[in-house]
Amino acid sequence: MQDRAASSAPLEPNDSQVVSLGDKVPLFSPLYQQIKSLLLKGLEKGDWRPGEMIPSEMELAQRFQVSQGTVRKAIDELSQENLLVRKQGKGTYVATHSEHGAQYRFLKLVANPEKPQYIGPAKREILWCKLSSPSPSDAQALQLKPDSKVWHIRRILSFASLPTILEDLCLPGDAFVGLSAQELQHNQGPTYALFETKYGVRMVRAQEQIRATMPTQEVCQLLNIEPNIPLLSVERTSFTYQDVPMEIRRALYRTDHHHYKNELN
Amino acid sequence: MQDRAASSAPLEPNDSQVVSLGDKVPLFSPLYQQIKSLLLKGLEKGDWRPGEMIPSEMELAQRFQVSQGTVRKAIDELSQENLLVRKQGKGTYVATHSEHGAQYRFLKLVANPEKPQYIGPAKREILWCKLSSPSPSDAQALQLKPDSKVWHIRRILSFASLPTILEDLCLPGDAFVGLSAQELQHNQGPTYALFETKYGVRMVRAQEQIRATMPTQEVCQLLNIEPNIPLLSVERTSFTYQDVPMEIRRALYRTDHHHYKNELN
DNA sequence: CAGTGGTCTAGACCACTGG
DNA sequence: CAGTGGTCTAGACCACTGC
Repeated sequence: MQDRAASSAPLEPNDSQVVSLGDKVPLFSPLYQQIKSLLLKGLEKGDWRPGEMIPSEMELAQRFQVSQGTVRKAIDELSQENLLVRKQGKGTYVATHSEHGAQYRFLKLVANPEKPQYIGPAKREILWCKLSSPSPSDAQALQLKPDSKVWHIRRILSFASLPTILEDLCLPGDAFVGLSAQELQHNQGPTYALFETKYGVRMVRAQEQIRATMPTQEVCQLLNIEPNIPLLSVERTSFTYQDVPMEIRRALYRTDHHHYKNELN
Repeated sequence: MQDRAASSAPLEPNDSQVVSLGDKVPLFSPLYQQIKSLLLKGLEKGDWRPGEMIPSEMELAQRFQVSQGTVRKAIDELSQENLLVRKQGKGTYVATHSEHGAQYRFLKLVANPEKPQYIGPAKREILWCKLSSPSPSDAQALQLKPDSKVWHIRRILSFASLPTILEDLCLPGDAFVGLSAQELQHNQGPTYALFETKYGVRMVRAQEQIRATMPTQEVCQLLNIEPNIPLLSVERTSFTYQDVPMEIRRALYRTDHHHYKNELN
């Protein structure tokens, strides 16, 4: 909090010897950014768990000795980044993949307009779930230490009984001890919600690389398709707080009855 | 501005008979939203053209008889929607597809990491540019009146001498009178920038539907590819102000040397 | 009703830009 | 230097939620 918290004389005209007394703080960022960092740290530490309410703006303002507006701006940014959710008259809550009305936040595949069928809770079939050594590229992408193990999970998602997505997840073993096919199978709602509640891992943002590919023979069998229909290859890297990568997900999407929908701003 | 502008007694405690005196205004939206609408109207009317500076926050505050903070919040939202761009110490400018450092805002195709080659100013080859009747679906998507004509433009974009994108644009003829292949060919920078400067059409947001497809014979010839490599089909609808659709763009992307990159939040 | 987020103000000062 | 956007405050009131 820099000079602010230190020199508890809030309104003197020239108390701004900002330079000399900052020791460890990033040496000059706006107050609301510092508040934001503090809140972020709290979220990361788990001071408030997903779905819970954080303290009111007023309380935070008092706690940090700043005005409501400053806290507000910090919260504004965090809620814009989908880390917090404001609910007027109620409070500000830690965002979660659970709510969203079973909305799959990172899944951009939707049914074609011709046949409107909502994509809702898909049927999931776990093909395998095993702990083994990562490929070099996965190890690098997940920033793993040497000899770390990862979970390899393969599953098929069906919409309206049509096998539509084949995906391979790769998760750092350290962060998901005790994962199992049963758990994944029986979990209702988004898999990312399970990660939150059971393993305390919150995916905050993700990045996808999309290409068109042809299915291998194996893929044809798994998705029950002809070898001549092209698929969308979607490689996703998901990140937790601090931009730490926590999942690699390589998926193949059928796009004859669905499409990947993207909004550009 | 509702009761505000009307009852020029800003600080009386209970001057809030909001109901009875509003006549045409949306009957109760926050002040900053109203300001935002006014600014939007100005942008739409062309009070300030793309790249130009809009009046300072202070001036707008005076003009609308509100405080700086209120104008600020309106501008905040507009700049977050990429309609305005703030430049500290200079002013607030109308966003444009021209600047962005030749950034192609709506083009998400980037080179694969293996071979880092920036995608910059692509080579463009216009195959045709003709005015004709729209397909029913295009006519509907563009909300055209019956018997309207549209421009059909086909072109190939090459990156590093590799024909990579084949795209068909469909533009309402009324809004682009005098368009020609030469103009498109010779235009440097983003095509959307040309639309702004020459035709006063600002694309504000867009929506894409992505699928995997196989090339037709014709496409193989045009892109100089084998018939067995799958392509990304990207159908884009672009919108101007007021969510009016102004372009349909159906493109096929090669994804063997590039990929579609998407950020999820 | 009390408590929460949401809006708005008036005024101060800071940081950056350019002449 | 003057002018711009950026930060911050203290305090007011509104709108919504739930008891």
